[in-house]
Amino acid sequence: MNHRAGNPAGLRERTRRAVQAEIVATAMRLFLDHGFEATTMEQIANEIGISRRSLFRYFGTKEDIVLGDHAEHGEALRTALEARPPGEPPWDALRAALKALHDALPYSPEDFLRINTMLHASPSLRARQWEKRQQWTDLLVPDIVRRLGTTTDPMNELRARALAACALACLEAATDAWVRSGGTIDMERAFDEAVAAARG
Amino acid sequence: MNHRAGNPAGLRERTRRAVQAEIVATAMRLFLDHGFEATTMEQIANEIGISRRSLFRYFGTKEDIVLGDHAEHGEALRTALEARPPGEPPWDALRAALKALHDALPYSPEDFLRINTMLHASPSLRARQWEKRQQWTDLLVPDIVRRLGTTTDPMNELRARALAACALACLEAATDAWVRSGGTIDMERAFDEAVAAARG
DNA sequence: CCTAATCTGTCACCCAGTGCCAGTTCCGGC
DNA sequence: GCCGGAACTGGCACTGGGTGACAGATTAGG
Repeated sequence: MNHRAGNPAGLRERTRRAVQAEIVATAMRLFLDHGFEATTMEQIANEIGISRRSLFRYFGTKEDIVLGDHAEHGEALRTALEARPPGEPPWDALRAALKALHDALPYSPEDFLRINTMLHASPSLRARQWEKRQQWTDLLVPDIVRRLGTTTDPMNELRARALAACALACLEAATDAWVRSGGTIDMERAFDEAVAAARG
Repeated sequence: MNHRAGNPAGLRERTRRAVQAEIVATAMRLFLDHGFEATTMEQIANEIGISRRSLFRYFGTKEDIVLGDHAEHGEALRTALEARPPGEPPWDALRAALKALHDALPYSPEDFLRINTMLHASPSLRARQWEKRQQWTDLLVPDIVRRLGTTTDPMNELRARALAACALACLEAATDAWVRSGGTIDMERAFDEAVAAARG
């Protein structure tokens, strides 16, 4: 057991979290200063004072340093969606869940803008982000199917997937416009405009 | 000038096309047999009898061997969309353009299924495909903006982007369902179902 | 305090992708 | 037919992300 109070976990876990946080902070600084692709894993490792190999043990890929939270965000989104009233139409529930996720993000507006600007600039990073968001749809599909009606139509999964994919596409279109405007427009409004346009 | 008849171009161009076709054929065979990631560029080069370096001169990336046509398809899609009557609503025009593109594909249904099954199995390949399809939206946006109304609302680009992205998302959802069914369901119908679900 | 699990750095790999150089092949003009 | 420039080829060395294996240090827990 722990001898000192206030330590929620062992030394191992604590140092691991600390190193992890330092990696993210240092890497982000380098990414924002010199660009994502121009920054090598070796530079990051040297800057912190650990070996390249150890860096890869903390983050399996370079993209994970930026997108590491994305899997957790998917879980949070699923939870938020499932917390919505069962009778609520899919689009309304998705909108509310996405808003809840966005409000729960730990980033300041400035940091969020910087990160998304970087994402906007690096194609490989965007591709990976989309890859991770694809997994979000898998998480959301069951709940959306439930909202789609009681009939066990085999087409319902296709419908749910399309719905989730379109919601995410609208989110990205809105984020994109927000980044392009330098963070001046209202993202919530942009999302609603995107959805309205898509639904005709 | 050419001395022999029936040669639309010089020897250089002809051999280049021939080698290119052989690379695609050989690589596809290896990809389908052993998987995309498990097949190395060196194996492909050796199988054909050219150097690894030359292989990279024909296809800048491994993914391009599979997705090389994607840029041209984007152009074809843009042309098909612009060929639609100016007054036609965006969704109808997009649907017709996508159908025209799909009908114009040079693949047999079996080959098309195989390629998409491979795409379905390889995350990195899918990510790259999405990256290329993102460029499709850029191509389609001007025409969609035109269909959106005469008002020069600055939000119109956002709306057009969202519309294009949702159409592509529905296309992917439909393709996905089609692959999962082993090519048994009707893709056109699947696409319509996806769009109907997304539009509520 | 002692052992087993876990972390660390080092080294040696693999593979995709690129720049450079030298030799070869094709093309257009004379 | 020949000749010079342009394009293609293979070989080599190199960068950079990512992985497996090994030995030494550190921690957790009895």
